[in-house]
Amino acid sequence: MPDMRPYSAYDSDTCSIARTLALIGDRWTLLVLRDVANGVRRFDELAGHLGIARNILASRLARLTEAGLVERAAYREPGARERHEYRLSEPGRELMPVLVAFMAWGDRHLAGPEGPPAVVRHADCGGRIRVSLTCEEGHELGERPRLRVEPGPGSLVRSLRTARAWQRA
Amino acid sequence: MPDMRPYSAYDSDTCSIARTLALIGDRWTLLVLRDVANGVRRFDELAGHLGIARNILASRLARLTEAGLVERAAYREPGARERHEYRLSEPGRELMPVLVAFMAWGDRHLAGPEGPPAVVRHADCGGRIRVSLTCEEGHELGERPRLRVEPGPGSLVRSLRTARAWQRA
DNA sequence: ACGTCTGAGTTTCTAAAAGCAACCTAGCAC
DNA sequence: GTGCTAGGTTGCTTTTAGAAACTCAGACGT
Repeated sequence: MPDMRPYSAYDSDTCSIARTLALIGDRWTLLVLRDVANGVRRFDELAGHLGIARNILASRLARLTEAGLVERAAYREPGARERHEYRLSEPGRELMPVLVAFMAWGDRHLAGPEGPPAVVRHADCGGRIRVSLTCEEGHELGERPRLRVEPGPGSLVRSLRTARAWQRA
Repeated sequence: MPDMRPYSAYDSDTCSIARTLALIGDRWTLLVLRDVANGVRRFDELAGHLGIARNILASRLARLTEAGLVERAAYREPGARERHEYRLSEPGRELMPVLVAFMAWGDRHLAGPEGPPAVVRHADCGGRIRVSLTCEEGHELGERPRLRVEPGPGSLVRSLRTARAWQRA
């Protein structure tokens, strides 16, 4: 288990968001993951590209490695000593929808008049990628999804007040 | 424009993630949005439910309101004075895919053996909600999406080195 | 053998945010 | 007026981030 910060919300996590944020919800971690996903794999390259302090980068990479989101792989360029690079592991790659959802929202609401700074395409066909919510009945939910959140099997909801607040959603 | 913190990555934002994170990428904001989305609408209720310090909650709500993610609406209960509550605005509701993607990842990788603490359903049909990446050619991308990120119209990519790193993705 | 270079971090110290608790305030009930 | 309550502020302490200097190990030229 990685070094979780003491989110009080984590203890009574009513959905899995607080515990996910405890792992990747700080100023830099998602940006590090984005860069690693995009092939920026080496320490100095990450530090230079992101403008992150080196100690912070080191600690973020350590946390991500420990949590299994990122793998530290040895490699050796000819005539150089052995070095390490960082790559997304399987759980890390599964964060792609999160990154793409962030990007899509930012493109829509924060991009300047020039348009989005980057576009994501399907590597196989070149088509632009969209994030969508679908329900298991096959309905595609649009921009204004009507959602209902209810306690699941691992629910920690205890107080009536909280439960009522949740139901009022 | 909201009070953006000085992410150096924001200045050279290669996709829209850094600027989105500058707005909602701190310890609490997404949790606040989650609770507001779930019908926890009042200051004290939010403070109690999240365990967030009141000054931090106040500043996060101010930022979200200013950025237009959340609306502050007056209401009055009989025999009480006018009060305010917070609701998601349209841009705020469009963050749902982000929240659901976070949740899905956490359910998969961080939930205990009891299962996920909450499930999201389609309010209309009751079906469980999933986040998926689709490309405009209609391909549904699975768990291991093969993505390519390329500079868009608003790209700020300047240095060859960075551009190369992006292409190597 | 010696000094230097380079990538990948540590260490140390300073600045900025977050956390906590106590305090303030407006409007209503009494 | 006094008290109560939702909704914050203020002031002080602890945590976290940042900048820059330092370390370390192996390659390399001389």
